[in-house]
Amino acid sequence: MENYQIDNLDKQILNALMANARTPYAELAKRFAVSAGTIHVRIEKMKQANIITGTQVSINAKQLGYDVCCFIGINLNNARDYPDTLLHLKELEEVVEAYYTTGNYSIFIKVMARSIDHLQDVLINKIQAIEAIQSTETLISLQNPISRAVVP
Amino acid sequence: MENYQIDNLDKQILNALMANARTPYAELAKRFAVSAGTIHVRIEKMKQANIITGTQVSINAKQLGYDVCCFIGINLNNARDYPDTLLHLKELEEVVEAYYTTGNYSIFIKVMARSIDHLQDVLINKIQAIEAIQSTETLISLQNPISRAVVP
DNA sequence: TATGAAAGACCGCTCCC
DNA sequence: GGGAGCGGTCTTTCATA
Repeated sequence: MENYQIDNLDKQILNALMANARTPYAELAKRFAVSAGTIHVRIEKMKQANIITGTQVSINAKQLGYDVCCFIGINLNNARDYPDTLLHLKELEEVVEAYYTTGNYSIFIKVMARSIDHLQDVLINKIQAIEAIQSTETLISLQNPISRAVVP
Repeated sequence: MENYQIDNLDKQILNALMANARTPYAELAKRFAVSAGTIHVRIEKMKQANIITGTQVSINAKQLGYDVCCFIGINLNNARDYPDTLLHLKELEEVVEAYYTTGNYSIFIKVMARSIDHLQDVLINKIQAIEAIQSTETLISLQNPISRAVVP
């Protein structure tokens, strides 16, 4: 369940599945010159080892009307307000990622919004409305030129 | 190919597929009280409309030995160095995301590393070695309590 | 035009080698 | 790790409203 040292074949399978989770086993088998049964065993092992945690469709947020992507660094009045602030942030569907960080900010979040107006509304009326938040800094993303997973 | 206004059923399908891209059509059909054919038609349309762009497995970076996640804000000597710097960053497999941003930093990147030592090596010997980079600020993520997609 | 039902092809799972 | 058969799923087609 815990540890499994992956080998080269596993890496190749992972890379293929990260590009397309529905690649047929037979195709993977052909591509890597092994049998489909082997592919199945390897994938099953990686699922057991919690390396593969699931599958998901990639969706294009822009096509759904979410044009604006930004990061917001949050400073709290007190570090102990963290759990409570997190609960508030979780309720905001525009907040898609949150990180508890060392450095300039206490919490660092990624926000997706439909427009600059929408972002402004979220920032002022929802995020900055949270009492524990002392100040915020916004970084608007104009472009996302790199987006990939770790290479095993 | 371009625009397609999604309805409530599409949203439900999307949400289900974001949790599990391999959910059988028959199960979606049962869950949403329509036929499997309808599910198929809707998914096909969303693919055509470029809303669904693909499928991918979710992998657990920690199980692959990548324990450290951090964000690095980069300041450039000159804004015009951006394209060149990006090319350098692309070559570093530890750099998994990059954003061109307005605000405090020119470029904002997400880095995955195997350890603090590894991160230090990447930061000093690879990132700060890029000539166009003037200064960097590192935010180490201790926790990632929210990670989800936009809700359509 | 979109839905619903059925048939065929394909894929993944399991067993045995 | 490789190969074959079974069961299930996806895709396609056609009829219908």
